[in-house]
Amino acid sequence: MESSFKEKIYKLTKQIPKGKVVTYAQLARLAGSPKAARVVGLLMRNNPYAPQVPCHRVVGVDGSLVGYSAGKGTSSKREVLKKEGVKFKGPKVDLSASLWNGR
DNA sequence: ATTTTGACTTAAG
DNA sequence: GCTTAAGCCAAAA
Repeated sequence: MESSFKEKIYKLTKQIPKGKVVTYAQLARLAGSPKAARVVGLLMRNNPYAPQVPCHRVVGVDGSLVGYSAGKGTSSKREVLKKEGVKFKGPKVDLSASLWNGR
């Protein structure tokens, strides 16, 4: 099993419980490099672990639907998260209620 | 080993 | 809310 930065990201992303979201910066921090939020996005776009890695549960630092290339992009992402049980605060995710703390 | 790039973030217009 | 600019980081070529 490889032990690179991305491996940690995938592992953490897989652990995101349903109805919760996490920010790119948060994942980067949990992986050991708080400034590598961009890399997290890159790995999500690659998404080598396919449906196993719920990349749609990864949002911007503000709960904004950043990224997502599938469907209608951020628009479809918002619908998916809402179905998962994530609370929404207008156009953004309600981080105060649905932000995954990494545990 | 060097360069390019990008699903980030923050600041400013 | 969107775009531009700069900073930071790791992967891919």
